[in-house]
Amino acid sequence: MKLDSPHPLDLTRAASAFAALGSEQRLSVLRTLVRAGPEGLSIGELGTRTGVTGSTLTHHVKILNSAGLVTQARQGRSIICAAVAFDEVQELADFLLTECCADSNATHEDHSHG
Amino acid sequence: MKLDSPHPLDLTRAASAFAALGSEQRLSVLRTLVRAGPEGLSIGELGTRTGVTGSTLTHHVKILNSAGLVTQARQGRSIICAAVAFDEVQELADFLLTECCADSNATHEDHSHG
DNA sequence: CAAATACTTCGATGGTATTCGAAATAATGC
DNA sequence: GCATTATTTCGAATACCATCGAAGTATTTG
Repeated sequence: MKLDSPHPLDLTRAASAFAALGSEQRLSVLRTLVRAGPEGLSIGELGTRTGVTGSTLTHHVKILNSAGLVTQARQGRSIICAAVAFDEVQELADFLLTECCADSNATHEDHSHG
Repeated sequence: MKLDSPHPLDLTRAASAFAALGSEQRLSVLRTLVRAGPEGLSIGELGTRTGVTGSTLTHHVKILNSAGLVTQARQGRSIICAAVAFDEVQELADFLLTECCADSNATHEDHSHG
């Protein structure tokens, strides 16, 4: 079933989420986190797996976090990162398919007729 | 079930497509084109509708074109732009849902693919 | 060819992103 | 408190992106 989101993506939010995904390194980080599952990974381990380390990784993770795609939580000396609940990503996919493919299979004759 | 795409998105292509979407103006341009349907719009008309004109619009359309999201074709004195066949966008959405939500859970049951 | 229209290229300018390394903060153990 | 480990902040260098306007190219018309 299709719920109406309480906060549908507007252009601004969508653009900023897409921008967060628009970096090969960040996409790689996100994918690594998703594959790591809900347990997440420490920044250090994430760096080891993606080849991005130190302040650069901090920077990218912060961007993914701001975009609502990744969470961070301290655990001991480490910061554990995890991909967010997937609603956010689902929403992005929906944005692509509805906003940008609105009439791919449903003919909506939108004549500005007035 | 899941079809194998003949040319699956790799990280590089996906990141560059997302980067193309990661601009409010470009997202707006793309949406305007999608809503205009397969007939497309001239650059001039596109400018009128989106508020982006001249060399700036040329620039953005070129980026969308490079990302494989928009086509351009000369028709008389005008250049007609149109959103691409939606496979490309569908693929992007799939990328989000499979690469980035591979093992999320059951929250997204089959959503699609006609 | 000249003029008009539609768009693009070029060059400059200002802004934002990426990356790095050194120093700073946070947590743990002695 | 001091050392160790883990991550972040800061500052600076560099690269990339967005925007503008003027000049250039392509197309149609006379």
